Amino acid sequence: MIATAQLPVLDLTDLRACCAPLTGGVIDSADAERVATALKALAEPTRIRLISLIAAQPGGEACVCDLTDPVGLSQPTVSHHLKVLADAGILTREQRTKWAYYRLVPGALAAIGALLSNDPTSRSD
Amino acid sequence: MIATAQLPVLDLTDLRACCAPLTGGVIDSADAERVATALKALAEPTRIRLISLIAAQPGGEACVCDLTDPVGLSQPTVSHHLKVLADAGILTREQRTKWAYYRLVPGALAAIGALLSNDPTSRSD
DNA sequence: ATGATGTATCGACATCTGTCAATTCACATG
DNA sequence: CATGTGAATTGACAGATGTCGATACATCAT
Repeated sequence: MIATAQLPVLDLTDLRACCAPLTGGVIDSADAERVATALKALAEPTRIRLISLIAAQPGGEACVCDLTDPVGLSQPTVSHHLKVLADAGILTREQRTKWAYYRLVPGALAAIGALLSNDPTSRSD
Repeated sequence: MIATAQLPVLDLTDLRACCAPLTGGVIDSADAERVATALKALAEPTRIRLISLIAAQPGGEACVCDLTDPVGLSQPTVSHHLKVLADAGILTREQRTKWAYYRLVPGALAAIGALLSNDPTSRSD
């Protein structure tokens, strides 16, 4: 089968190296693109809910079947959002028997958050 | 003239109260929408560059004319992006004589970053 | 094998979004 | 008042995105 552009899963820690904090200097177009790509993965209400639902799950993991009802969307749509988050390096996917279990990548959210924290303009308060 | 939905500028500090960290509990649809709205404003490469350009400016402020050349886009497009960032509560706009000066809202980026930091999964390293 | 169940992919569609040219608005100055 | 300059708005358009139904794939049970 032709490879369907299997994204190699982004390493979000790279973003800290290049761009944290955003206000630390002028960011070139290529880095801005990478930062925006990471943020785009998060900038969707359903995906925000999915992240919080997975984190709240006992064991910190959830299968697709655990998530469709809470978010109130179809199974294909939920699978799509989970794929977006996994491709962005925010979630991992692990197939166990019939179920696909998703969990947060440790430190991934913090790496994105580090771009926005350590903000010089926040030292004034 | 009918009010053109003049957004009252979001207060990003509210997000800390409701949703930081994202992984602290299940987030309801309304809050997820607000979080996503804030992140959407940032999730665009040109806007990332505009933020870093403004922050790098001496005095921490810039007019539209300072920004069009560095980002290489038309004046209307730059104005559009600045409006998106201002409506999201990330930038302020101040008209002085003929020029409109934009600057970062102190702590705004940090407030968004706080949603993603303090992430329990990042304590393991 | 056959069937059942969980998940991913595909195709289609409506909506959203980034961009620009053209225009309008705001302000200052001759 | 007329003119020039900086910025915002409008209208249009191409491309991206969220959603679903239908379908294909994967794994288990019978």
